Amino acid sequence: MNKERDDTLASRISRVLAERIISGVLPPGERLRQDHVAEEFGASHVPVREAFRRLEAQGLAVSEPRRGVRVAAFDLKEVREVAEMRAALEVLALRHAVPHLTPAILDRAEAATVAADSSRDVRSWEAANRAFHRIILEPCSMPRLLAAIDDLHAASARFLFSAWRSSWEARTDHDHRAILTALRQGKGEEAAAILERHVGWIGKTPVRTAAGEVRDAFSIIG
Amino acid sequence: MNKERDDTLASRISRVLAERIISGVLPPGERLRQDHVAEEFGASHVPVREAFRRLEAQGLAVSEPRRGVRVAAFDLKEVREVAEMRAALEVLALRHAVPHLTPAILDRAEAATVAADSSRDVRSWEAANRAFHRIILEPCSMPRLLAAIDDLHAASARFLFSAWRSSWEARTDHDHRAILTALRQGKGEEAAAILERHVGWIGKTPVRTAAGEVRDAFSIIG
DNA sequence: CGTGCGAGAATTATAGATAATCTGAAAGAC
DNA sequence: GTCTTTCAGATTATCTATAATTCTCGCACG
Repeated sequence: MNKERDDTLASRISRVLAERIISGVLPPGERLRQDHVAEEFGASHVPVREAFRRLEAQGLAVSEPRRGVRVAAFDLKEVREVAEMRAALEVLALRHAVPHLTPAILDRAEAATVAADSSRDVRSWEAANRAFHRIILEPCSMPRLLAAIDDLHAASARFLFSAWRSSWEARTDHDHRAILTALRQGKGEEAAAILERHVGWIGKTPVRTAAGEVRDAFSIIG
Repeated sequence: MNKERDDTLASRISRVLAERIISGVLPPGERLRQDHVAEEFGASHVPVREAFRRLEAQGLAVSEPRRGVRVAAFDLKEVREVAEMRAALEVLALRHAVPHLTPAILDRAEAATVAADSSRDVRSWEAANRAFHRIILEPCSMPRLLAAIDDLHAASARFLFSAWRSSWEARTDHDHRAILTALRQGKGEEAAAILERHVGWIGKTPVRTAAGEVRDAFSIIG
């Protein structure tokens, strides 16, 4: 009855709030009042405060001493920052993961890509996209690095959801497929290069590509 | 009278504990009992718990639900992980900082290097070394990135202090000087390359260099 | 020698007290 | 008349005190 016995009330609250912040239910700048949150969860304010601390560490909330906690704001500049951090860290993770990648793992990654391409809404696309990245990076076995990447993915998703208010249309992620192809051929460095460009694109302002075509809006996927 | 009006008891406790963990006063695996800590600071356990959450987010402590929190253990594998993350992120930060570097900033960085070279003990060497990195990276103006790097520096310092129990001897940091020289000549990419190698060395096991000499112990500086 | 019970200790949570901040209106200065 | 300052009331964050689960560990018992 008691949910998972193996996690604390504070961590459950922080997960729910994180989910709301990322999905945009709680907009940037919104105040998080501990008593209200506590009441909603039928808890007291102590675990709520602990949840706030975790959100703060994840960069999802900002706290001014004695003035309360607010949902963190973000601008294009921070989106770029997160994108470049992701690019740098995911490349690092992939390089370490490559020696441990098996055909079975790559098959799972391909399944995630297929799921992403056939998604009917942003939420499921984001989940599948995140799964793809997780699957190919996890074998690096670097917990601290993976945790950092997870937090960055949360920030990315937040931006994605905020920008993509309209309907979602299915699309094929050529980058993901190119990464998988390179990995299957043992071309680790080539895969890393594609990944770096793929992730680094997020938030880029309109730019003329080598082929001469112009991207009409900044990219919000990766 | 009330110290800084602009910080909370919890954050003060977390700073003190972080300092103790990094310096090794609190050894890896040591239990952190909230009641004891609370008593020491003349506080109750609530701010202590919040401090624990922050330490957890910084990777300095690990918490098992309902079983308490311990000072995080670390092995050579994690040292390498931190070193590579630092290398990746510091290179990124430096690339963005380069356009904003001024002669005045480089002079301050050089002063930090001089201070490091003339340090009589590990503590002051570490502080000066950290200052050097901070000074040349700060102009990137990427707060999230800089915060991440700070946490990684804390982890690095922890390893340094744990490995270097013996006396400290002054040494000249040629890498730092080479980085400064490159930056003064406007060779940003060269500086980045040196920085990457410099930081990435930390925790490397004995290896034969191109010149044929053998490093007798893994490197613990950077 | 392994298993289960029970006392003690520690973590987690609640409720209440304290102190700081914000709001808004009234009093005073220019 | 407008702007600034000041002060009460209400709201909220922060911390203390206390209660209730949960875990640990020693020791008896099968």
